[in-house]
Amino acid sequence: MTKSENEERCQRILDVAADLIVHYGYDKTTVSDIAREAGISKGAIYLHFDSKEALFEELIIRELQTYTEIWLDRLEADEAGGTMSGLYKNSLYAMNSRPFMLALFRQDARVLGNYLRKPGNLFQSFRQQQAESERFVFVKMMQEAGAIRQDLDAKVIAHVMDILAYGLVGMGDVLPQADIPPLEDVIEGIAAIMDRALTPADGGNREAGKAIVRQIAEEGRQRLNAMS
Amino acid sequence: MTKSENEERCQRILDVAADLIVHYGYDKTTVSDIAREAGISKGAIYLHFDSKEALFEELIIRELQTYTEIWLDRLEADEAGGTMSGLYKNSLYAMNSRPFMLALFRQDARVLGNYLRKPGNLFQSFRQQQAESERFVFVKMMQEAGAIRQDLDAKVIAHVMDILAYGLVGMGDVLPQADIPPLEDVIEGIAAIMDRALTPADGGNREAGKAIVRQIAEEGRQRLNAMS
DNA sequence: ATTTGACCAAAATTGACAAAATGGTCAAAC
DNA sequence: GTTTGACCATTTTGTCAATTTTGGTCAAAT
Repeated sequence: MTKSENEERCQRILDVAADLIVHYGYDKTTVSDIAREAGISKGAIYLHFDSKEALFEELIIRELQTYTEIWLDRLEADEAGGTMSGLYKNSLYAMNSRPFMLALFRQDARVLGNYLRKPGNLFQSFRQQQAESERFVFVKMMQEAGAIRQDLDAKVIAHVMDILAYGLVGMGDVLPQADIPPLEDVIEGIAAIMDRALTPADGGNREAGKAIVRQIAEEGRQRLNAMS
Repeated sequence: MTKSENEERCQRILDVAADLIVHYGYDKTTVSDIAREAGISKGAIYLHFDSKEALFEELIIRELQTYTEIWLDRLEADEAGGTMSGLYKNSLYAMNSRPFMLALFRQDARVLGNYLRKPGNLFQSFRQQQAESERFVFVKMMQEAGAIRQDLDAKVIAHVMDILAYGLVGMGDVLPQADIPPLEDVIEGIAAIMDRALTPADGGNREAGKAIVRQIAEEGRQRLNAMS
């Protein structure tokens, strides 16, 4: 088997696993299920992954990568991607296009199941290293460059952005679907609101803002490579 | 026993029940627990309430009333209470001052326990009658009066406000407390952001806006009375 | 006229055990 | 060199009776 064939199958296993786990959850998805759905034997799974847990963690890593890729791709394709709300908006779109990513972001106990209880799992690791919020750094930089208003605390702005992302994702559990406007409308609305609230009266330093967005995107790209 | 003594004790039972239920949840809080904590016998509980379930439902009703009262009181005391963000902000403060209200809003399964599974419970009733969102009507009126910008869909604005309230309340489960700015800062930030995003360029029709806020507050007051 | 707490039926919990399912391995087949 | 699927040790799930707890009642005490 060539290297690329091997890689391809590895991806198919992860694809199948993602589908099954999103639907049935980590606990109810057995290795045999994954093998059957991928059209190979159970033993073959263990040629690619050390354990069910390791498979799941690779799936998480890959999902973070895929999410980041989609986000960056959207950012490049979006002519308004150079703004702060463009960056934010496209991250929301990217996240909402991936059901498993949504489950990760929500730390959905139904999907993640027992994995959450395992000591030293990826969520605990993330939580430990990510002491300084991603978004906070970005907001701070934008403020210092004069690209967004400076009369609100950067930590608060960043946290409100987190709240919006979290609420956007979690609201479906509480409200009947019929009462929720189309996803695109809501994301565009959120972006418009944040744009208006944070753009300085004089329009702000747009070029400096774009430079920072580029830098953040570049860091995202590097983090993406570092993960592999 | 005078009528007022009776009423007073009834309130104490509900106070105690709220504390215990917020802490231990509906299932793990027994009627005996409530009686002991309230300093009366178990039988006495049943002189005031038909059943544990009835007690719980009265507690929910009272909590909604108390929340509304706090909200309206804050609104009156707030010199900027006549604005749209003032109305919103004070509802967030009111809600966050009541732990049991937070559990209700989140429909916290750990606190509400088995009650959620009971057919015909209050949540199902609420959901049925509250087809049109409270906030949507308010936003729509404000737009029609020219008190807030009209270039965003009222349903979307209302939903973003819901998202913010939901995210504000639910974020604590996902983020370590240390990474969350003080509640007051966040609420003030949210209010400032919504204010800036929704105030028309010319400042808008402030008087009409205040009239609508008064009307909404008045409706809240009537709903409050209707509940008793 | 109130309030109580012993009391009861119904429901929930526990523990010991059996049965089934699962993650993981490896000799045999390809 | 790959892949498989029967196989095994462990974990999970299911069962069921014994025990405890719980919501609710009511005759007796206050």
